[in-house]
Amino acid sequence: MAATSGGKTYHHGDLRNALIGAAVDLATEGGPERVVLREAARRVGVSPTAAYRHFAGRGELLRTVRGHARRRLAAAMEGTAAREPGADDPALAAERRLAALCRGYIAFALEQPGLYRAAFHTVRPAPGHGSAADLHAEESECRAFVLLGEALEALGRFRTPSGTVSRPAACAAVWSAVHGLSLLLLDGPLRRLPAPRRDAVVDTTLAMVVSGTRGL
Amino acid sequence: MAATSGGKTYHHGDLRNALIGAAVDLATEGGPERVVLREAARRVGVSPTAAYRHFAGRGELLRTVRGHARRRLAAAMEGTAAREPGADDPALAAERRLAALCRGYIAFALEQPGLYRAAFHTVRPAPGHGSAADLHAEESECRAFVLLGEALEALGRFRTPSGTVSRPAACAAVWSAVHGLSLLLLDGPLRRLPAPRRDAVVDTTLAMVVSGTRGL
DNA sequence: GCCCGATGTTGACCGCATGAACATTCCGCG
DNA sequence: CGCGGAATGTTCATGCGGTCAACATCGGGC
Repeated sequence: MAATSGGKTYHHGDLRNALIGAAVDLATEGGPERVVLREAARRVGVSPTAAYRHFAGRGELLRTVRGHARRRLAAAMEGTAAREPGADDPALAAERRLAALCRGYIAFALEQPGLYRAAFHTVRPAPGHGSAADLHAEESECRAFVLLGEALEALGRFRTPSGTVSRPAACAAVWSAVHGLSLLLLDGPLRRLPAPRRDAVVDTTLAMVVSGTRGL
Repeated sequence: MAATSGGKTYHHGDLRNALIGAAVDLATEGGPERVVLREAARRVGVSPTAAYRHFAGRGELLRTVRGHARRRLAAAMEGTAAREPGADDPALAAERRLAALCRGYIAFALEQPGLYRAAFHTVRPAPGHGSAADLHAEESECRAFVLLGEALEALGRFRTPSGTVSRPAACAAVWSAVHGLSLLLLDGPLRRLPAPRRDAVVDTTLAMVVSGTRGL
């Protein structure tokens, strides 16, 4: 029986994906805290514990949603960067691309606050569970980071009075700025900032990043 | 009866503060999610619902803890800045103070992850409750922000190719960087970074901030 | 000295995560 | 084709947490 057919069947046929979809919706609506097994099951029309046939528990569902959210974020960044006009000077083009990626990042956070929060929500396993290595591998999957890294690479200039700055470190610095800004605007004390001021803050932060990156 | 006397009495005498203390401990141990009314009551040796005589609910307790955490954060920043040697050049001194405040900020986040997370945890009221104005007033109380602002003021230079950058916006930019970095290192994908690399990332970010601020 | 209000306590209800035991269905093997 | 085990759902039960209402106790002002 196909999930697409209307008839109710004992076996859903695509429960896993249906649950993921519902969970993503929940995250979109209210962030990771709102991702609740029972509610997802309810929306899919299945009993509360059915999810355990497909996920180890709420944590795993949440991690799946997180992966989804991270992919959406990266896609948003690339979309914004793709719409950015190029430049003759390759250095200028690289700088523009970096700024565009950052703008895309922040725009995604502001437009999809729930998903954005889910993208970086840390799922704490009950103490004593889960192999650190497994988690680590999965953790690293964050294309947003890679995109920023590539843009910085293209920029290719990392000097400092005291020696050389590694590109990953520079990448982390840039990421820190956009991530922090996003959270402050979303959840933090800069929430409720009227839109024009908010844009000014974004512009200033981006200016700091670009200028600061120039100086590294 | 004093809270200090050993005898058990029906009335605690200082329940509110005792609960706050327990809640702060909980936040210190496991962040805002771990701040649980029942557990706080348990630790204080009181029935689960006693807290409702002093707090509207978990949300209010959490907000109280948040205020406490924010104060601790600001104190840590000031402490670090106070230990920073001055400089003859006032501009240099100002720059150093700014960097020191940022370092203090990040150090606090790394040393007190639970409290730090609690300091910026957003308590979502059930939809339809709470006057926005009240919350707003309380929201703004974040001395960390003020400290950064003052340091920037002392720096006193905000120019950009396209005009003038407001000091609050610059402040937000700096804050974004340190806040984002703290979260990435604490909870985010940069968790588990070995200490030396972590320090490198912190240094790089601070360099970006200082250099970037210079360029504003 | 008594009474009211502040402060705690009990008991109850609801939602959630999760595990165990049971039911239904699907599918490959004979 | 038919059957039996593996998948996949369901029901039942436990435990935790937030919160409300009704009841108990204490403390201080009259």
